[in-house]
Amino acid sequence: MFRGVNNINLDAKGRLAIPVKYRDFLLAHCNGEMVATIDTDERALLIYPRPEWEDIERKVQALPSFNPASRRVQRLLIGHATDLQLDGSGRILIPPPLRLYANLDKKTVMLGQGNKLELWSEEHWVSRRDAWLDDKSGLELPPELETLSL
Amino acid sequence: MFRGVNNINLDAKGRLAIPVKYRDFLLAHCNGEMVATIDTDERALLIYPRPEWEDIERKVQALPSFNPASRRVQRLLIGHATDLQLDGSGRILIPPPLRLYANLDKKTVMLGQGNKLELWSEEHWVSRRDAWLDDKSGLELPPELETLSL
DNA sequence: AGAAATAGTGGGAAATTGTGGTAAATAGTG
DNA sequence: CACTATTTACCACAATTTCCCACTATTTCT
Repeated sequence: MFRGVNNINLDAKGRLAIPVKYRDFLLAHCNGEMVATIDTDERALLIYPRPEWEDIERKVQALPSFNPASRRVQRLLIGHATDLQLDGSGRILIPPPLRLYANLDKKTVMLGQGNKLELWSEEHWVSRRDAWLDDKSGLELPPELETLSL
Repeated sequence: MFRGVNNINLDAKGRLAIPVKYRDFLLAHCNGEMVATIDTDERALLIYPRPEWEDIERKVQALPSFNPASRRVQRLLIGHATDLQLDGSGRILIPPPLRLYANLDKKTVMLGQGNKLELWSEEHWVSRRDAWLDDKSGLELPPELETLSL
C-alpha cells in the first residue's frame, strides 16, 4: 500500500502536502479521511487511512483495561488520535499538539510503512536512521529474519 | 537473471540508463516497473523488478512489529522502497533521497546480483571491493561455503 | 573501412505540483 | 449580542518535474 521516503515541507500554517502518488488512492479508498496519532516508541507520527485506523482502534480498545501497559497504550494511541481531511490541494493540517510531539517545524520526512505513513522531523529521522545503520549488533533477530534472503 | 558489472553515468537530472541487455527482459517481465531501496549494510541501492520486490515486501511486512530488529528492517527497507519506471529511452530516475544515501553523483557501478541489481557510486565500489580483496580474515564462513566448489 | 542502426546524452516544453495568500466562516470573548 | 481573533477552504501563481524529441557517439554488419 504505502512505501518509500518523501521529503516534505510544512508550510507556515502547519499544512503538509501528501505525495501525489498516494492522493488518488486516499480519495478513492476513504474520501481523503485519515487519522493521525503518535508513535509510542519514537518521536514520530503515524497516519492511517480511516478504515485501517478503525481496525486498530477496535483492537486497542479491547485490551484488558486493568492492565497498566494496556492503559498506557490506550491513553497514548487513542488519546492522540486526530481526524484529518485532505483539502482541495491534497494537503492535510497537522494539529499543533502532534506537531509539537514530533518536533515538526519545516523539513519533514514521510515514510511509507505498508498500511500506514510515518511522519518525522527530518533532523530526527536522519539521526535515528544513521543509528540503525551503524548498530547491527545487540538486537535479537527473530528467526524469520535469520534466514531471510533479499 | 542479472549478472555482470556495468559502468553507468548518471546525467544531470539523476537519470540512469539501464544496460540494454536487461531492457527487453524488464519490459516483458514487469512492464519496466521496478522498485529501488537501500542496502542496509552498505551505502548502495538495491533495484528489483516489481514482482520480486513484492515477494520480499510481503515477508518483511509479516515480521512482528513489536520487535525492534523487525521494526528496524521494516523502516529501512520498506521505508526507502521507491517505485521506478523505465522511460521511453530505457532510463530510470533515481529519486534524490536514494541518490543521497548512496552518494551517487555521476560515475556509478551497476552489479547484477541474480534477482536484483546493485547500484554503487564508482568511488565507493572500488574502495569496498579492494578492502574485500585485501582482508579475507575475520569472516566466519557458513557451512555451505566451506564445502562450495567453484 | 564505410554505412547504417542502435544506444547514450542532453535539452526544451507542457503539464503537474508546491506554496502562499486572501476571503469567508466559525468560534471565542467581552 | 456584537466584535474580534483564529481557523478553514479556496484560488492563483511560481517552480518543479516529467515526458518527449533530437542530436551525437559508438558499435555492428556488409
